Amino acid sequence: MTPRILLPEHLIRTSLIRGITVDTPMTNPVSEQAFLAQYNIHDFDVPLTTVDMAIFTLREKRLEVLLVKRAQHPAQGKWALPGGFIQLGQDHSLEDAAHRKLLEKTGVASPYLEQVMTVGNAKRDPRGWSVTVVYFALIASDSLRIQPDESSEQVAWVPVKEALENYGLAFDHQTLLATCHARLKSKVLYTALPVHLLPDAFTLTDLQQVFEILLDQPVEKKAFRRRILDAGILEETGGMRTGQSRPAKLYRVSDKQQAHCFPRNIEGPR
Amino acid sequence: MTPRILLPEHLIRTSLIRGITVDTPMTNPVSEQAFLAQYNIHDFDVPLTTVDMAIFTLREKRLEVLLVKRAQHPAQGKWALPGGFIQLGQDHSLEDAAHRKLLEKTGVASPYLEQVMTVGNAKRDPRGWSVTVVYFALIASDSLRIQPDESSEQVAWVPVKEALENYGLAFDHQTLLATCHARLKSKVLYTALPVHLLPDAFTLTDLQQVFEILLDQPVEKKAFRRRILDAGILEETGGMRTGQSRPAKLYRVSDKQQAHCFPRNIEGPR
DNA sequence: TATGTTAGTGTGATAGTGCCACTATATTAG
DNA sequence: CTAATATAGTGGCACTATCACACTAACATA
Repeated sequence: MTPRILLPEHLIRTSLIRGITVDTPMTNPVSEQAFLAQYNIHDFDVPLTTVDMAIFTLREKRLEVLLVKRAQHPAQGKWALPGGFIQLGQDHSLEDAAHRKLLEKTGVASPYLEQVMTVGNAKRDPRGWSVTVVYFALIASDSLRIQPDESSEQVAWVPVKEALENYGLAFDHQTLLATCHARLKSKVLYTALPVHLLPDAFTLTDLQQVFEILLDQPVEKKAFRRRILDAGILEETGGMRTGQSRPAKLYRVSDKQQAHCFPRNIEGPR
Repeated sequence: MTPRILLPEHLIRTSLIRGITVDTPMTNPVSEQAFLAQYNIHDFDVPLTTVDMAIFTLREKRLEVLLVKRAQHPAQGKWALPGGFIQLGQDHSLEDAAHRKLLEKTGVASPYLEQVMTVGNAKRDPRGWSVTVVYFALIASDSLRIQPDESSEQVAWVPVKEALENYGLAFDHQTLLATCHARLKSKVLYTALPVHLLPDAFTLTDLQQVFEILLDQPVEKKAFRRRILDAGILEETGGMRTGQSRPAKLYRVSDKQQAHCFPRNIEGPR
């Protein structure tokens, strides 16, 4: 039952601070400056820390997620959520790291981005104790341009159902993806999150269809329109979309930062 | 504008894997075993990783949070949320680490524990790039026994309002606490979370009072009772609480793991 | 037995939703 | 030009969980 090579015992160092004696805590005579000068993070055992993302988009009336085929060990050749280490010199924050990953993979600069959870334990990565901070992003498929990564990894949009069922994702990424998907679906019940899967201008029918795809069940037209319009989160662009029939008003999100929460869940058919 | 001593430039190492050449990704000839044998986490720059907790309880009809006076640098002498490094050899997972912290500080073994968020950036800790995974816990005040920590830190229960306003918490802990508090308050609108702040057996009036404290506004009795009872998350213990007046039925939570979500928010007075 | 106090209920109003038939306005076929 | 088709958008009632508040119930104590 020790399937993986972990860090050898002798590499597990203590977490006590080397060279500093703490006699009576509150009268520690060492100044903070002196303390920090002596402090070296490499004296400690720290977990691996990564950022992973579930990047969702809508293509051909299906919810799809971006997967990456791992070019390197571990889990070489397996599909995985895009992600990787934080670049301490470059990323100012976790969100920075997530934005960077997203830009690298999709060319999208300002998506909807939400932190979902952080998973950390000794077993999830064969390299040792590892922590991953997981985000999900929503982007409009019209805004993305897949570009062959400089690391020339294989990248693909995969329907979420398939990714969960048939892709044998690396590490615990199936669980991570399932959690992201569950979070997305649950938020559809009481927010207007799906607007972020649409282009800047869209019709109410477009939006309703997105809800129906995400909820995987029909949504009643009138109730839906009332709910969305009364919330005051959209504004008319002034334009109309013409087609084979009566033209439809185009809307845009009035404040992309604002995340409206409805006081009730969508109930669905009774 | 460089107020703190950070890691000297020469300590910032590259994130490339030493001694392994990746020529064509998918035909990497090194086996996973060989890869892992060569892998040493100390070759990389990794952030500091900690777990911090907002441990809430109810004392004298106020919501209070556990604070710890820091015995060591950095931020020595300041009040902070309890937390600390993950013990890689001991904690199997982040939740383990959180449970350990909680047990150390309060003696409570099985509280309600929820991950709130993870904050990571280069500035929040003077020791360098750091990540903290933040949890909140709810415990019943009757179940806790504060024990002087072995590190003999000063520990105190502080009303949340005071902690946020007058305590000048260490690092970014004021923000962390504020976010935990906001999360708790928002979940009170659509869950029965406050049951975890009560002892095993309680009356509906007890529970209503907790809601009123957390929401900071009155709650209508009949509507509240129907809401809670119809949800089917409580069961009668069979016992009654007697007092100066009509005895009240005692209830317990029927399934502590189950987190019921109501289809509507508590609306409060109109 | 009366009174105070808290537990618990009966019942109508309110508001956001579901439901469904209806009208409105465009394109396209004849 | 007219009718058919198709989708956009509305009117209006039903439903349900809530709010509101007055009421009854049960116990302790004087």
